[in-house]
Amino acid sequence: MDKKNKILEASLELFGKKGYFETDIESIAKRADVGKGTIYLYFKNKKDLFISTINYALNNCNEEILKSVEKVDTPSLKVERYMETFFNIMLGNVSKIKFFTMNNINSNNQISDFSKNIDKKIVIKRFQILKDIIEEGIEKKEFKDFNSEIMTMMIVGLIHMEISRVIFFETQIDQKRIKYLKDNVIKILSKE
Amino acid sequence: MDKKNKILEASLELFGKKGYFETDIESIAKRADVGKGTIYLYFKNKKDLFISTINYALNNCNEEILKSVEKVDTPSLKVERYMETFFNIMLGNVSKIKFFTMNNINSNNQISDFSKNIDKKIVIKRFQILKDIIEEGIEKKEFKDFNSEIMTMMIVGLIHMEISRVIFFETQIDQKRIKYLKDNVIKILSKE
Amino acid sequence: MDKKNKILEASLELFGKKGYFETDIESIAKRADVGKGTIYLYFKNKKDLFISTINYALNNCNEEILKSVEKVDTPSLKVERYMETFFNIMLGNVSKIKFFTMNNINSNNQISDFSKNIDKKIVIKRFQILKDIIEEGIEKKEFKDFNSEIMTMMIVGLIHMEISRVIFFETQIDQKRIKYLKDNVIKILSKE
Amino acid sequence: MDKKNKILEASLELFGKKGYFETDIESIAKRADVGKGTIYLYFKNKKDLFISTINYALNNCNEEILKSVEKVDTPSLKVERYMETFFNIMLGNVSKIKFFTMNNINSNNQISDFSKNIDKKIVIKRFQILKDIIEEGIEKKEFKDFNSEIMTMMIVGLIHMEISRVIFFETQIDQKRIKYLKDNVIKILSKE
DNA sequence: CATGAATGAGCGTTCATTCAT
DNA sequence: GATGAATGAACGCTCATTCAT
Repeated sequence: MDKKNKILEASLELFGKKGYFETDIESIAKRADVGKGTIYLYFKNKKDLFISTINYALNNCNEEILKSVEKVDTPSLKVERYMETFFNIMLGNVSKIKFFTMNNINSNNQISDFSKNIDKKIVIKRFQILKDIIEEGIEKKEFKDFNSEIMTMMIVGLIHMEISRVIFFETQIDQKRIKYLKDNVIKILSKE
Repeated sequence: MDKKNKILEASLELFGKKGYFETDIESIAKRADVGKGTIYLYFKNKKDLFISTINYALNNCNEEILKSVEKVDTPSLKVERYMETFFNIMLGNVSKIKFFTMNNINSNNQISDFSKNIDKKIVIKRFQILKDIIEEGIEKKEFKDFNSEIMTMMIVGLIHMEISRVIFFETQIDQKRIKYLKDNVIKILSKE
Repeated sequence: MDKKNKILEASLELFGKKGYFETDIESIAKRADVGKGTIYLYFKNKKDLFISTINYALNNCNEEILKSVEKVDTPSLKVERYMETFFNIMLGNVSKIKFFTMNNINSNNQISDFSKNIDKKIVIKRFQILKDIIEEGIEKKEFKDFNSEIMTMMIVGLIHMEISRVIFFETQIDQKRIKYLKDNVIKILSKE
Repeated sequence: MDKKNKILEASLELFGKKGYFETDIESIAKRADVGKGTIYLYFKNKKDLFISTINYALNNCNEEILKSVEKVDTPSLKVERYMETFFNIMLGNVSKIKFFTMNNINSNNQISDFSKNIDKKIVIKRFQILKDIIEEGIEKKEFKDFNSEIMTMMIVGLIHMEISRVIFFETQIDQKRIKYLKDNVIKILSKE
């Protein structure tokens, strides 16, 4: 792995675990096993590194989700896979949780600064994947004819709420709970 | 207004606008028109002030929502009022937006520290208000028999997604958009 | 006891225990059971209070020593009483220790400021009491004909060294140790 | 001179002149001609710097005294050299005075904290040098058979008293005064 | 390319002092 | 006289960024 990627992986872990402001460059350098100055060879400054890290993480996640949903056929199964993969990425890699809630971004007066630099296409893509599935389900008469945009936002919103709940109440999210969430979403979506 | 409340209002505005780490005590003091030292007469330290501010904001919001939904009769209208009030609080007071997304809380490695001190009852209350409405609607056969917990999380999640969208894409949220969201939620909930 | 004396007693205890800079006006006010503002009715500022406290303490000490040495007849017994009383004041009132070592005074760039205001006569008096005793002993041929000024400084110096030793090494000073010190001083002073 | 030593020298001067609490890190940095942050590369915090400075100063002083007493032969001359060097270090370097009186240490409620960290061996060494000389003098029948521990404390105590006197009364200490003190001490010590 | 020693702006917090009651 | 709420100057320490090697 080249130095740039080592830095991104270290950033992902540390920004994810401790947030933007409580992560310092020195600890990223140490974790990535490079010199502090080296980071500034690949990234303009801390903010640039942060944004790059988010894009890197979101991209990885989208790819994983896409690969997962492609393995099944029906829209229902695809929705289940979408939710499942989303949760599992988080279960397996706590450090990534934060990036999917946009928390770090907002807790900053340079919202627009950050927003301008985060690749909007990647975020949109994450929604689009689910929206496409839902529209396919509606077309195939497998899902009720709900507004697909709204339904997408509600499902992604549900996932975010669940993550917030887990963090906030310090509970656990297990496979049983994931199944419970999936089943109810499918029930809401499905005709009959 | 006494000094303590002036400080809380200033904190609400600044923490809301700029987040925990980029808001400094001095600017809160200036905005509240009190001395920097005065803040420390009423709050133990910055974190204590932050947590107090969140509790203060969430409480205010819950009260406003409750008052609003009590004015109408049917569950459908109540859901609409809930969403509407939620959005309007934010439209009218951008500074409060952040607190409802828990963003500030998470962007910190002391998540549990903060979480422990935020009055969980207030957060739960916000969900409970909507859950009660939905269960009333189901009982009265006005709403479909969906899982009320999941449906609550999905609707609150939808609101959060919309707020994130507005912040992230720097768009506007107007009454037309709010109506669009409400109508679609009601359509999803309603029998027939 | 009037308020001024209550404040002086509280100051003596706290300045003695914690030193000038780590003692705050608020805690003195609390200990003296008066309002913080009240202190400023009787003393111009913190420094003035400190100096007044030192003078108060040194005066008390001189009086106690004088009373004690007057009770015995021979110079040897008087020297013993001087040393003994000095140590016992400290044993019985740890808080006073500091003032006799001038420590607090020196740890300040306003040495001269402080020095100018501490009643030099009181400090001189403390030495003079012992010097008079030694000169009496020499005159009465009880003591060797050493320089009385030097011998006085050496004995007071010995006491200070012992106090420093006790504080620094956190040991105890007991009656046996005091007897040991006295006996050796008398041996040094005495003819035969 | 490397940065660490430049910082120690600046600390020695400023802590010595103004005491622990009235010396601020910024002024040490300025005097040492380094950045404020640089100090924290070499010392954990202000207290650590202070303790390191004391140990540094005491060590230097011990070495200077040792070198000086070794140049002469008889115990009497060695005692004179000890006193002389002690005073001259202070005459030539006012800033060091304070450290030899332990003043700074005591003016703090964290006495034990500080005491624990100051190298006791260095302080003991300073006494031991003189005690060894006195015992040598006694053995060689040059000095009276006084208790060497007490005599050591009295002579070091005398030096401290003289220093305190100089600081307190803002007088001068000149070679004539030093000779006067030495002569009288030798007279007290000597047989015949 | 890579490093890490050096920097100094910036911030949370304390506390002596004031003054309206 | 007596009070204590209010103030803001001052200081220890952190950390993003630079630059000589």
